Amino acid sequence: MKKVNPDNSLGFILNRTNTRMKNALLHKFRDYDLTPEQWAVLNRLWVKEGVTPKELADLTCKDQPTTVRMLAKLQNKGYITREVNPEDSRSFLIYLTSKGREAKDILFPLAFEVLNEATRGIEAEQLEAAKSILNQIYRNLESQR
Amino acid sequence: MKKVNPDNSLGFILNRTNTRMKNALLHKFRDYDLTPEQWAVLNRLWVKEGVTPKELADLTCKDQPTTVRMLAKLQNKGYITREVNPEDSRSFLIYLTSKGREAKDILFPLAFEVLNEATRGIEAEQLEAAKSILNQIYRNLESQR
DNA sequence: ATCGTTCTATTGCCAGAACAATTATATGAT
DNA sequence: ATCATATAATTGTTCTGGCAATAGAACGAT
Repeated sequence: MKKVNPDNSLGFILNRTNTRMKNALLHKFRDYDLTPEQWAVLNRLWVKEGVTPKELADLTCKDQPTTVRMLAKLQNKGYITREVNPEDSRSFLIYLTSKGREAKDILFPLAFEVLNEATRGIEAEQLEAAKSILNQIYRNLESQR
Repeated sequence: MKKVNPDNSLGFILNRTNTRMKNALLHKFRDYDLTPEQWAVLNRLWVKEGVTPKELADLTCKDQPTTVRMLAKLQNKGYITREVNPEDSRSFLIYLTSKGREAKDILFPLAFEVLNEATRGIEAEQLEAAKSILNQIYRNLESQR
């Protein structure tokens, strides 16, 4: 029988590191009542506004229901608004409020702190290599969805 | 203003790869009504039985409430049983049922298939290096909990 | 123009996960 | 032995996230 150590399995390592990263961000953002996932949506809007929920779902790699519910929360908190989509009345376009735009200047440095802490003592090259491997794994599992 | 691309951020890459890996496992296990997280608990029990919920929580890096609820589900499905803990009547000891033990022979190959698919075309050395980086990140964030 | 298909947003349901709080037991100091 | 403290299991609440299903709008073929 092959000897197996769960502590060294890819899935376990991946999941526990991801969880800790999310929690670190969660705590950093606690004062602003934002979760890492909500922040991820804002991240996309800081790059480009006026996108549909569907596009945001694709950008953030979540399904539509999850995205829709997160948008509702962000709207309740006053970070975003929705406008009619002149090209398709099934959907609408998401825009940042002034609060949503201003949040960038606060949240960016906080996220940066977490990133710095997370990657302390890791060479930039090694980090990029690791990210590349993760992306390869992501693409490899494309067909398994 | 610094140019930022969310697609290249560590958190995003980590999260989306982890999600896809979990989903791949979820689909592989679908016929057996087991989630990747429940499988992770069984993984620990296949190495060592007779552990407390608290110990299992530590081993799987989940908090106690999450672990307790997962154990309830595994027990309902007939994979595990609980015995009194002679050393501490606050807790109890978790054991596998025969169904739980037999599941190993079915689930292991399935998980192995996913792992193979996930790491296709990736050198063993590179994979180990990436895991090492992930573990470093995990340790770096120890203090942020 | 109409009908069937496709697509978008949405709701319902369930599992995982974090945190807070509660209960019961164990432990340590006195 | 007693009392305060610590620990284990548990419950409640909230958010994320997957899948299924639905309503409504768009679109394509005829």
